[in-house]
Amino acid sequence: MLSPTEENYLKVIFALSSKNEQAVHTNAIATELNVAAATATDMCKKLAVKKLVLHKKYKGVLLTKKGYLKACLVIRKHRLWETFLVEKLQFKWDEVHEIAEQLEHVTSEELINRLEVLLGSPKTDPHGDPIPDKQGYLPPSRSMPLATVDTHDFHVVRGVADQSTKFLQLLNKLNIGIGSRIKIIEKFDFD
Amino acid sequence: MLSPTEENYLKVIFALSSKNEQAVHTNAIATELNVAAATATDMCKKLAVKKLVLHKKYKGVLLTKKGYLKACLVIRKHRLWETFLVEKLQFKWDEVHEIAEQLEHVTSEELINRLEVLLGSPKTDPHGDPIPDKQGYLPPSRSMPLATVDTHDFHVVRGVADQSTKFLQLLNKLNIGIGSRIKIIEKFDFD
DNA sequence: ATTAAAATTTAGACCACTCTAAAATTTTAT
DNA sequence: ATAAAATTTTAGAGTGGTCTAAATTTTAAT
Repeated sequence: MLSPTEENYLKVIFALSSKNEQAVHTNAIATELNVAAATATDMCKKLAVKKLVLHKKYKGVLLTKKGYLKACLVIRKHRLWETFLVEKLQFKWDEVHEIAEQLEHVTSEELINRLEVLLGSPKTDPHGDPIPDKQGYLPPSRSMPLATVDTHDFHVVRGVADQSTKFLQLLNKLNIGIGSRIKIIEKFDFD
Repeated sequence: MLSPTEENYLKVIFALSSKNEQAVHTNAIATELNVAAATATDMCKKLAVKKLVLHKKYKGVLLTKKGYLKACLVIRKHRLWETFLVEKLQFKWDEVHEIAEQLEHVTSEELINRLEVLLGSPKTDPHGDPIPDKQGYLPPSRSMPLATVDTHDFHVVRGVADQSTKFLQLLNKLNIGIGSRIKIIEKFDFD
């Protein structure tokens, strides 16, 4: 059984490695989790003992198959709870992350499977991210980052990479949501 | 803010003191939580520092007003989640306790208040126990223990004191649920 | 290629929660 | 009323997760 802390590390390692395809540096993990670098190193060593990650000294960590599966199952729980909060409790998409961070650590497979049924087995969460199935299989998303897209083209918003509360609130104000059709008018360097 | 552990102690102290009206012995707490006696003593001292209980050495603890309120709010969360599990996810009443034990420690007032609305502001949980309101007010239950009741009389089952999974499953087999009308045929000493 | 800067790990410590064993206090029995 | 038994608390220690400071290794700059 994994502790909430261990689950959080796996989740962060998963997120960081899907961006880079490379080994994840312990420092990046530490930054993401707001802990000291030494803390992340310690935890990575522990995860390595449990065969959840491979840890090359000074080089970072990589999820094993086992670690990848565990991470996917946590993400499954997170995204189903987020969907519940928005669909059933009328939360806004920028309000659900923190609450789902807690709910995702409740350990009952039966609970999460029944929740999935209650929600009608949704394929994506409120931010457009795909929801892994019972087996932990995470379908690849068929979308491209906005920055790689041509100016003046039309596109459909499939998901939001930056899920900080502030950014989501900005999109709200601009009336941009999942499924919105948008046209790229001009590209700016950032923000 | 209270840790899950602290919340569990308050809940147990609440339950034990509502049975006895007396100070709760640290040993009783330890037994209930399956920890060593010394552990319970330690924790009671900590709760006393936080003004959640009064601790008289060798005599036990008593909830303060603050501690009582906190306990009620945890119980509110527990009972609303149990109701959710039964009403929305079709769990049986003997399957929900352990899961609710985890869900009750999720800290979001907004979440629990919206959950209450989703459930239609129920007055009691699936075991017939009253659900405290937002302010922590717990309505007194208007029922009497079965053991004090006369043989041959008719009564309505309002709640179940022994909520061990095994006992609830027995009641299921006998087709006894909340609201059932039962007639006392004969009283046995126990079990 | 050597050295300075940056990143990572080790070492030692702390807090919350837990334990066992020993000491203190209260209760019970005679 | 006093000794024996039971309960409770104190003392000392362990674990998980965290920290800071020092040591090590890698990367970048000249």
